[in-house]
Amino acid sequence: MDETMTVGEAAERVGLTTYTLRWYEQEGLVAPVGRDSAGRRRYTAEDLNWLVLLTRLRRTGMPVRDMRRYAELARQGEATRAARRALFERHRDRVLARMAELQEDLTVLNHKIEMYGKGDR
Amino acid sequence: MDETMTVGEAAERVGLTTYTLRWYEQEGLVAPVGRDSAGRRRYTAEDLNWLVLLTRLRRTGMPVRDMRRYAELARQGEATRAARRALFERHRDRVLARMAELQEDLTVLNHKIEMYGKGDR
DNA sequence: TCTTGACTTCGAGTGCGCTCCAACTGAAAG
DNA sequence: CTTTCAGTTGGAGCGCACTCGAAGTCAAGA
Repeated sequence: MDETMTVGEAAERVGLTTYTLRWYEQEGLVAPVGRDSAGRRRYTAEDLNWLVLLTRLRRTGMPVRDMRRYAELARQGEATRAARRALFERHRDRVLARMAELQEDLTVLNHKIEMYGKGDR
Repeated sequence: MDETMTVGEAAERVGLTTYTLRWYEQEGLVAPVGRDSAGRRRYTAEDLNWLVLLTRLRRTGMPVRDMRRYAELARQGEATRAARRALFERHRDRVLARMAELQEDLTVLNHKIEMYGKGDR
């Protein structure tokens, strides 16, 4: 029962492609992943958790540039705790702003649909 | 009191650049805009309204491809009313799904921030 | 042993949505 | 009349986030 997995398994579990996983590593979004004797990546559960977090940051619109910055901070350990917290807070505020905007646009969309409704149903 | 405006004014009012406005026209997202005697675009209030709607569709993540499709339908008049309504409804559903996802990711983000909170404030 | 298939690296290519440049034109202010 | 300035066109270029191709390696199953 080896707890690590290949890039293929990892990709499937986090919903990214193997291409993207390797690219994330290359871009420094993920710390260098451990290798087996043949030089193949072995992802640990921790690696997986990190990737899942990354996918959430991506989905909420964080640019890769900022994710890299966050990864760098994380690799520097405890000293950057406050900075990482601040980064998350700024991001959360952007997400909240985005949701508010979305909410408003949605309202307009709904009005538009209502208007179409008059006269065809 | 001419009710029309130049590309520059229009751009400023809708929050897009003149480049983008011309590109939208070229891409068929906007019907050919009227010209003055010197061949310069003159945007009417209706043109403006259309552009505002487009910016909302864009902001809510509608691909340019779909906006073009919508513009084509709109230009074909009443016959496409139902199709346009359907297009809006599909889009609204996608926006709703997106907001739900965002909501969930936001929750995780907040948990993360709380964790950072422990031990540094 | 042979084949299959998932992995490796490196670099090139793709799709999207703009964004800008070059060369030019015309109207209006000084 | 000259300068300035906003506009015109066509086409090239850009930033982002992947995505893929080529050529090769390695381990495991038939």
